Amino acid sequence: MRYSFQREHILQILRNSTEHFSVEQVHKELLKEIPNVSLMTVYRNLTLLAKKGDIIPLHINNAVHYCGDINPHYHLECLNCGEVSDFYNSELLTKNKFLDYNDFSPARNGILFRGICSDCKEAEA
Amino acid sequence: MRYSFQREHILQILRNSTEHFSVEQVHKELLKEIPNVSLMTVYRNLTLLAKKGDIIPLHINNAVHYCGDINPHYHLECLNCGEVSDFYNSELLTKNKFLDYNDFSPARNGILFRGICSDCKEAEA
DNA sequence: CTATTAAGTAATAATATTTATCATTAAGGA
DNA sequence: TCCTTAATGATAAATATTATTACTTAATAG
Repeated sequence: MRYSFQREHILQILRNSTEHFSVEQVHKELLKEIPNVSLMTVYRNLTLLAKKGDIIPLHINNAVHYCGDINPHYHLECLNCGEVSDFYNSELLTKNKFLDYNDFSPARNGILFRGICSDCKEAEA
Repeated sequence: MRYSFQREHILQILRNSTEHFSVEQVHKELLKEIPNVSLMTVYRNLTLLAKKGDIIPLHINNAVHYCGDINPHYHLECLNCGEVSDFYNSELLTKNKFLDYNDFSPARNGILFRGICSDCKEAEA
């Protein structure tokens, strides 16, 4: 994999934010730094970075968003509204460390819990 | 939520299979039983069933697929090829039972582990 | 057992998201 | 510096999902 100016900037945009940007949002940010960068380049590099494990892909309302936070954490996804929030839990790492995933190699921050968020629960009640 | 013939059949299609069908695939199966059912109906009901927690939505290569297996299990998703496989592990349930999810209510089968599958690891080597 | 009414459906159209193609550009080693 | 090839940009195309609206049907009450 050859160095690319564009890819480096894309990674930095995600690293410097705690938000979960969509592809469009990353593109919009990137345009501020690289005037005529194409959307295709953003798609290509985000996919590559996710496969490398440098960023975490999240599905929010049928569109991919990316998390660039390198601190050990997980995600909580609401099945009702689609919102994804960060979930910091140091216990979890040690708890699941020695699970047998039968030849599957879990990513460091790759655990996603899905359920109903507090906002949606309140709205129902 | 009112009873619907179409929704009942959609649920049964997923219950009677161990596969993770896409919306198109569910629609195709449903057409065998209900000749001119619309794709929109399939989308609407799958979304509803997923929100109720009766089926599990999975993202496979940028399209939603659904799992109708009611046995307690989780999923392993490959960040490289996108394949999602079932993960049966009774330990896990008890291990994470008392985690504090800060007001988030995890679904029974809602844990997804993301990483690299054995096939993709072999292919690299 | 009808009549009511509100949720659900079918058909179509529109939108959003992602991928493919290909000529051009630019890393990075020889 | 030159050469090879990965990476890009621009455009087009495919795919997936959502919106709209008139019609149908399940639940409810008279």
